[in-house]
Amino acid sequence: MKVTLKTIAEEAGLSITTVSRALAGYGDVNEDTRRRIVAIAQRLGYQPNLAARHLRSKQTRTIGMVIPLTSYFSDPFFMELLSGVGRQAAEYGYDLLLSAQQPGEEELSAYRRMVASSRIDGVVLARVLADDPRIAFLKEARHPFVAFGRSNANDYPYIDVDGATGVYRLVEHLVARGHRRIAIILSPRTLAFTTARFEGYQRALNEAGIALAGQYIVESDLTQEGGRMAAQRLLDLPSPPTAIVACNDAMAIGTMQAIRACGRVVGRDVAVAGFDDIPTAAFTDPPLTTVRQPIYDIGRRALDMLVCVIRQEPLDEAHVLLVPELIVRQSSGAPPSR
Amino acid sequence: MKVTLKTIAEEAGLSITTVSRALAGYGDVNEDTRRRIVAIAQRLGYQPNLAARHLRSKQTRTIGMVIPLTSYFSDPFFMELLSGVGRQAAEYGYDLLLSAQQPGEEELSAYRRMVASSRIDGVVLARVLADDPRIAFLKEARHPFVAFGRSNANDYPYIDVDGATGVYRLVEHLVARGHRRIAIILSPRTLAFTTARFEGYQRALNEAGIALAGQYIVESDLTQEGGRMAAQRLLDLPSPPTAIVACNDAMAIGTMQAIRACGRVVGRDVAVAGFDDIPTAAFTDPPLTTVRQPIYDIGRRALDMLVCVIRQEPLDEAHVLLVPELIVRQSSGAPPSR
DNA sequence: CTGTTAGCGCCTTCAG
DNA sequence: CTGAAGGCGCTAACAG
Repeated sequence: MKVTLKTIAEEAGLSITTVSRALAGYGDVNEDTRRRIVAIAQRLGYQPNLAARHLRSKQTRTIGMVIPLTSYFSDPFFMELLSGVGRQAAEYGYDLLLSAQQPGEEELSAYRRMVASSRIDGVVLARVLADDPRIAFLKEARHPFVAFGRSNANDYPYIDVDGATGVYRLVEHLVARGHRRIAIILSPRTLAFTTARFEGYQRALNEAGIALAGQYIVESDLTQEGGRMAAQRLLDLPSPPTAIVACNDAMAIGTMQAIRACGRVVGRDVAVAGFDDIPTAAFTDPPLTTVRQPIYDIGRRALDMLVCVIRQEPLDEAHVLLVPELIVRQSSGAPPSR
Repeated sequence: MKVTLKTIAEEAGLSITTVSRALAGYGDVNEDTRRRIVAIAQRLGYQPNLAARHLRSKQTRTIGMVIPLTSYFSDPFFMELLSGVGRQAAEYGYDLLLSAQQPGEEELSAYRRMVASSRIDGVVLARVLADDPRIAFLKEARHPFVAFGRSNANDYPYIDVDGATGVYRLVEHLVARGHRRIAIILSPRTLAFTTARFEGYQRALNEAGIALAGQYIVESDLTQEGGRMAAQRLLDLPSPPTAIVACNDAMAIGTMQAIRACGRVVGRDVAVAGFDDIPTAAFTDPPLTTVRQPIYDIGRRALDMLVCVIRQEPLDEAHVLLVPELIVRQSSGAPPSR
């Protein structure tokens, strides 16, 4: 049988209320009765029924995250973010409720369900779209949330990495090594950060006096395989690039595959750079030059912020912008062949 | 304001009961009223309050997992398992409740809380100990669970990988390449799978007519750094091993670091092999020979089993044992130097 | 210091 | 076919 307050109350010959208050540590309970109640609770292994508590208190001490099903598995990015959020949530005594969903309509309705059904106190969301219905919904519902990423309408608490500066430094680095034909594999335009990263690319080329060439600008889907195919197209050009910047590490790894597949050597014949610095990046062959996003820490800080929002405490900074770090490894190693 | 059954009932001029039944799809509601109620619910964006529902129905459609905090971040193993479980949970309409906890007492009490507080319908647990208090607790509480791994008392539903055979094949492979001085870096003895993997090691050496040497058997903590230190000790021996088998990939990667650090070449001077085949394993330099555990699929299947247990349906197989696959890459590449 | 009362939102008898 | 009543387990006034 389940042990409830009632069980304890009967055992102690007291009312449910008193037991509740004693266990909650209220001051207005006789110290002796309190001790007695606690002892019984302990002995019976009492655990409060959280469903009941949530129903009453409208609080769940649970944070929700929706994971898009497609990128779920193959996406170290999400996993790392999740780790950071989960780690910090534990710190505050919060649990994490995960719902894996197909992106799109289902995903949005997962948010709707989570929020309206009082299962969570707040939401962390990632991979912000330029025009994001999830954010629109959460704002409208006035439900606490923090996003990893800015969108067009960014009047909400977020933490983001300055992707423009990140890619700028990356391209600058490649230019310094003598590259002039520098291609970029963009992420989908719908994602908010794509614009920023592209901007960094443009600015760096501009300052180096290199004209933007449409043929060197391609778009893919953030997967390794997508990166491989995009790179293939670039390498098949009559005048192929000597350096390829991918908007994330997974696509950069795919790019390396493509380069090897056509018999060229990464870092010697074609330089490659990524973005994220996922764990694997340090172990690729050759190790990948990239821009480090401290995803794990971002997860932790996002949760810090979210807890403030939930408690309706003022945030010291509602908009955090981190400057990413350039990590130079061997994939951008040698100057271009010519 | 929150939309509840009451809101809809007032709007429709009906009782809460009828609304509830209409929305639940009971047959005993006039088709017209039903339609009208559904329309109102839709218009108002009604979402049932799950806390209330759980309180009533004693069901949560939620699966719980406790993640040990230490190995959380650095552990691709858990992340992959999580992905598989989450993926399949979505299939059944279940959500995932994660609680990150310090291993030990706190971890156990997290299980206690989850179970007794009616927050979840079932539990998936991993990294089974030889003598596992969590399993003892779940069995005693008669709470649905499925484990990834067998323990000493294995009268519970589990799915496991035949680690003995896995390591056996690994060592057999090394022997075939001419190695005789083969060391093993074990995982902690408290973990159930350590015994099995060690057994595979013993059997393979035995069949090859190689005597077991205590100096070649060391133990570490499944982390990369731990692997590095353990390998260091092995390499400092007067007669160091020509091949090192680590009980997981993380330690194998640490081993490669140690080998490089003392100026030797992995795969040429010293062969290295791991266990798991984490995503990074294919990208290490050189790529890591290992034993593939289909962790993602295991997560999915564990969830399939768990759903059966929850529904009190009979399991076709309460004990699943998968035979892992040997993945030969370059880290075990060349025959020993001598 | 303790007990009574009320209700969170939902579902399920049991009567009409 | 519909409604009234009761209760899941907990907490928060409000009295004594």
